[in-house]
Amino acid sequence: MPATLHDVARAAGVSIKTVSRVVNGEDTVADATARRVRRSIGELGYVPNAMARRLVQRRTRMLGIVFHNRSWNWLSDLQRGAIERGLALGYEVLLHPCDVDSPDELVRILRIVDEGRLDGVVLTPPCSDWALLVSGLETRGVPLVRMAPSPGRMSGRAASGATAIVRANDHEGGRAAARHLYDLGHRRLGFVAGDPAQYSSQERRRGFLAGLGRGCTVIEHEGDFSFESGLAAGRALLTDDPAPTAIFACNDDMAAGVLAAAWEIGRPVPGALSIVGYDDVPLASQLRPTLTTIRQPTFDMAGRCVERLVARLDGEDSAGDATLDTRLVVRDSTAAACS
Amino acid sequence: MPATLHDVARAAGVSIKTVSRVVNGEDTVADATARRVRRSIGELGYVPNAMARRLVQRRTRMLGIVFHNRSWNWLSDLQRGAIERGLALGYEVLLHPCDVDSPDELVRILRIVDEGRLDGVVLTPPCSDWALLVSGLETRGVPLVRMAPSPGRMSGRAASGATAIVRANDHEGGRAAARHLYDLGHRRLGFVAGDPAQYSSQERRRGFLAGLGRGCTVIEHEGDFSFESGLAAGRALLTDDPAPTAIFACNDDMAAGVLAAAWEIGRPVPGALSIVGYDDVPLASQLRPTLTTIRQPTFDMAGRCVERLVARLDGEDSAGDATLDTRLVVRDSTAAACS
DNA sequence: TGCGCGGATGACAACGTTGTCATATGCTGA
DNA sequence: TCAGCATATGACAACGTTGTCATCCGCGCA
Repeated sequence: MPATLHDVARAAGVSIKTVSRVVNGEDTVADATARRVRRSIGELGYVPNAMARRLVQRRTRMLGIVFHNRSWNWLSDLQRGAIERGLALGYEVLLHPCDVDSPDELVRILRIVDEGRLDGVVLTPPCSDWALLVSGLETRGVPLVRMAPSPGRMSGRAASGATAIVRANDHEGGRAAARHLYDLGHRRLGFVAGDPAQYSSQERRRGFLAGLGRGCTVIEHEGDFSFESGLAAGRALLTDDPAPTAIFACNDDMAAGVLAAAWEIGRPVPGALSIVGYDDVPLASQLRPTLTTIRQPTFDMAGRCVERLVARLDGEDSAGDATLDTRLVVRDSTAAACS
Repeated sequence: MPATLHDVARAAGVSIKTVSRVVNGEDTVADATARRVRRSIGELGYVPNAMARRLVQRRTRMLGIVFHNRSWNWLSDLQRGAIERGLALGYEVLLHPCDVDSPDELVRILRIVDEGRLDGVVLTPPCSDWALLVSGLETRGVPLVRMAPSPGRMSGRAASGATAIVRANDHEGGRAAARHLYDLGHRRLGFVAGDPAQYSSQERRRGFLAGLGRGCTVIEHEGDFSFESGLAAGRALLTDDPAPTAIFACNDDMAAGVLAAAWEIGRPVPGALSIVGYDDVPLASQLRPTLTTIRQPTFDMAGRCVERLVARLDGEDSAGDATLDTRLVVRDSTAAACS
């Protein structure tokens, strides 16, 4: 059996409270006593029991991060960012996959919270827009950070201080993609949409359309952020006649799908087709040609979510929006249009 | 404040113990009483406090999974498998990234265990071969499952029942890759090794070499499972003269690197170069040409690890090895050698 | 009538911490 | 010499469960 405060106290000839003080670095303990206690701690190999601490402190030092996504590449960046930042701040990050379509899922997540297993929750898109979940959590007063949610009635509550929001500048990202392609001389453009349930998709689209200059034709195609949807969209767009000379896909996975579609019909990229993706996941620089894309600081965003959650837990107020910048990264999949 | 057993007990006019019994489904409670208690539970919205339970039961219902990997694609399958299986079995799975090179890391992980935060641990390669970590955990008596570790002196301890092992048949996988290429007529072959610290790498290599028939030349190149190392290996192998007509890389990330290298010098795949990868991560079917690869049931293996860990926690004995099968998946990156 | 027995229930102590308050000790200054 | 105060320490009750044991009740049976 592991040693407890009592064991150390007995060995050092003091009360458990004094040991507790030493362990927690309180400075009201006499030097000589503290030394004695520390020696006993060392000899017994005492380590405080986390569960007992959590029970009495009502803090679990655990954060939940809820996700549901078809782009595993993006998710992997996201997870790393959250886990590493959490670790650095002394928190454990619990990944909770969440099937938005399952009716039990809501109950399951809320139960975890009700059982007091989590100090706070990060909601990633599309879960950040799941009204029932958001309101359920807000009702319970759980500290919450939502990643890239829709604006609208829910942000009203956010203003009440219950929820913080972290997002990237999707509009600007879409715009940058459009500018880049327009500047290269492309006028007939394909657009592959992301999951329509996610606000980011809409913003990227709006930004893209707004960023184009005069004289452009845009052929839009649906998508859901998965590689497969990108592949399907690519196949459809490229058999159009005349086909677009450039395609912007709302994430890199779908851009990879478009690239695959181009490969299948032997259309050279970027010779006859330029492709722009979004996110700059590792995949983007591993494909050939390497993918021009809009870099979204996914890793940092996830870290920021965790950071803000922890700040709130520590009592520092940090409500409101934080918006991170996106950046165009030009690689080999885009070139001047040869008309 | 959330309701506690006391609140429910008061409302139902019984003792807390009786409520506890109802909550835990013990059958020694009279029907009428149980009904009354359940009604109160419903009215008060009582949910048992997880931390209090964990403290008294000395079970946290949390599992740790320790990883350190350069192949994020593979890791993503692994994580999903572990998390989903854990969830299904009523356990939370905590992902713990682990920098094998950092001296503090050992202390950090052992401390988490010493604090009683985890019921058991899954070690994935290369951490499953980290002797200090393994022995540290075994000393503490933590239920342990190691994924694809080296055999050797440590498996002696495993036989003692402290550790279970889950692996895939890497030798057979390497052999299958070799057979496939040999049967297609390839005689000059490139081999890109995985992280030399991982036993799987060695087994795949041995299997590969063993699977080749007579008259083959093999040019070996180092690698570490990362895309970048595969790219470097591909560039090196393809500038050899004469260059190999086929290359087997020890995972899909590196195979993607080789594919990229071939693309860079305009060597058609599979026309002038066949490529075989390993793992069958999603990426393999997203590249163009799609990647012939050895399918390793990563998702299932992770699930199996969690399953065995839980079995042990539940008192069912489940020591010893479990080996899952691999399978050749033929796609578009391999073709007959044209000599 | 009284005894034993099984089913239903409750009192109380654990689990290993931290928070609150009381107390002992020693020192300062009138 | 002693009040007054700061410093160091400890006793004890929380936190919200579960485990152990005792108790109570009604019933069948001698």
